[in-house]
Amino acid sequence: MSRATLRDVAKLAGVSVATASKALNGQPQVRAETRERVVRAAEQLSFSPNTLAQGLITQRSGTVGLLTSDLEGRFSIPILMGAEDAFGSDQTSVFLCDARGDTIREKHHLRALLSRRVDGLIVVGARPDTRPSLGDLPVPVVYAYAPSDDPADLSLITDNVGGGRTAVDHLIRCGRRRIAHITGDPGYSAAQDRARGAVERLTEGGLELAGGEVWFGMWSEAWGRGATRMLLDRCPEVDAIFAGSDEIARGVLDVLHEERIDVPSRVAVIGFDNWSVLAVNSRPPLTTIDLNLEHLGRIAAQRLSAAMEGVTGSGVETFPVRLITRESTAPLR
Amino acid sequence: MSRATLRDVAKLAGVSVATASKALNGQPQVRAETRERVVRAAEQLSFSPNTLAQGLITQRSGTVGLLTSDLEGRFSIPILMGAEDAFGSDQTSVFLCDARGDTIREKHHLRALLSRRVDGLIVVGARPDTRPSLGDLPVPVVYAYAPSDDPADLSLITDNVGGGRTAVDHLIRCGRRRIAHITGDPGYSAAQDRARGAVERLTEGGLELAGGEVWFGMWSEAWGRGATRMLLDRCPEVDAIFAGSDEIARGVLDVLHEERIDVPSRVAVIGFDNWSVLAVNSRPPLTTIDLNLEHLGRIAAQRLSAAMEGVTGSGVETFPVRLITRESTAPLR
DNA sequence: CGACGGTCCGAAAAGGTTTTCAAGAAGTGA
DNA sequence: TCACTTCTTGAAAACCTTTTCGGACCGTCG
Repeated sequence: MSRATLRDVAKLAGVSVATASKALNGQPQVRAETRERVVRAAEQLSFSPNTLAQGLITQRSGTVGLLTSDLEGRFSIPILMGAEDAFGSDQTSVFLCDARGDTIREKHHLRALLSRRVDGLIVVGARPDTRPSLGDLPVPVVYAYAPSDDPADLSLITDNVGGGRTAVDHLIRCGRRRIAHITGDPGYSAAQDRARGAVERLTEGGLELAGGEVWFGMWSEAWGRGATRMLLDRCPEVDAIFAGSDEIARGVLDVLHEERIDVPSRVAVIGFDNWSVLAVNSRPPLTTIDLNLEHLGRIAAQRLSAAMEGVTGSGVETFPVRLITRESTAPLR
Repeated sequence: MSRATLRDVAKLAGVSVATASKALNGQPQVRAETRERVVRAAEQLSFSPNTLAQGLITQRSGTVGLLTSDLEGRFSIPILMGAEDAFGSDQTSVFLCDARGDTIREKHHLRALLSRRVDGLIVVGARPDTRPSLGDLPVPVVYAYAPSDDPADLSLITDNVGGGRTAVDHLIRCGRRRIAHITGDPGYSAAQDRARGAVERLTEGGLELAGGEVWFGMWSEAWGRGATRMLLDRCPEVDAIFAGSDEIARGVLDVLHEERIDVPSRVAVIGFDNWSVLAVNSRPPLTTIDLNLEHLGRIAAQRLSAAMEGVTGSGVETFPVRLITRESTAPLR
């Protein structure tokens, strides 16, 4: 199967390339009968227009780049899917490039993307901390998940403070009063922000953290287990644990189970991330906070489209997270 | 920041576009001094060649498509990374398109890819079962992970039979003799193949399956737990369990732990997939089988490059998996 | 019957690059 | 001095499509 060009189509239909082009693109100045003939010729040759040539002339490649540093693709993939959805079938495709946290690889990919004349760029960080701006580029850029350090750029991020707040709010509504928070690496703004939101909501409810402080540590099940043991030691009357990630939550559940402490009747547990392989399969299934990354991806695509039309934005926009209720939390009887 | 064309560079360097092109592309027929001048001009204008125009003329877009149906990206991502590695910086980028298991979306993406004039296509299935061929396309295609049903296509798959064999071999070398196999949905060839490999190796060692049969079920932790309970009931003297996936293995470990059966001293457990969030964080860390998907991606890229040069292959090639030893298996004292 | 307006079509330019080929300059040997 | 290479360079064609603009044709009106 080889490739037919517009010229071949035109010849077969007995018209000029110009008319063929107009016929295929729905331009009005072509007789219905002629158009019909061209369309049939195109089908017969299974003609598919050369996007490169189109791009050359329209100065639009119909392509955007998605530059990520998140190797496992845990955050990038939902964002990618959201973006693809938003661009829809309206002839823009997404180039995914993974820099794997390597600055020089990022530069390399950036050059490749630019020389492919992408119409825009979505930059996704590996963690929600501020990242260096790419600077002044010939195409619009939107930063997603991790904000740019340049306020002139447009950044779209998830609301981690709100997430912490939502988690604790849910626990309070379940009637819990002695709520602890075990979370990951304090060097992550995600950890700090979630903790801050949690404490804010507790304070509003006139409550204090069970255990007296936030238990920072690592983003791992092992830390979840260790911290839970220490917590139970120091504060055995705890009735809810807010874990900073689903991984940590798994560790928490594990120790609770081991200690024959029932979840959720005695202690409620809530996670963060809605990483389904962890959250759905746990015992019991984990109530958690979903970052709504697909939505973030859709918005990023929309903002990018807008910027491509000339209406550019800047600053940091924050998007709400979503509570996913499963069985690891329930009202206290 | 706008875009300089080769014309601008040529003008600034005081040469024709033809010479500028040759200078930048390392063609020999240009004086060193002239080349130097052109290169400096290009740098000064931060010129980056328009790949679309290049592709138009060379009939090479420097682009390959990676068409996947694996939404979570669990298999696609390592394959993508391997492919990117293999193509290296030699100016080919990878377009990732996720059809999400939807045939019409697949068709759509295929058309988009083709009209973007990709030089080749890697098709990644969501599961290792045979999938329908894309048929005769104007570019070379290699199927990875899931083989095409057309033997004229080239398919690259992982060796699930060998994987089952390797897992059981390892357990036997650890001195285990009463080995059970709990695995997922029997409708998956992956489940069948791994089981077959396991049984083959057992037979060679003069052994039979503990529990009398393969425990087929689902690819979930819950099934891992349920099956383990039944297994312990029916065959309490079991000394090793080969789980068909890391998820199932997690369920197995969970019940073993609950029953105070020590791993690995009394029962050894081996998983499958090396899905690190599950395997590394488990208690104890899980010995498992790695599918070597990055390698598969690299090979796919190489085969595709070869096919683009005209040396095309066909048939199904099988690639070996790799044993990852962690702490859930150990020699019997 | 001539002018005019509308409809449909095609020639040609444009977009940015690579490549071929010819031409000019400079050097070599006779 | 002439014929002939060898080095450099540039003009132009090519890749495929879109778009502009002018031309051909037909019917209508005065």
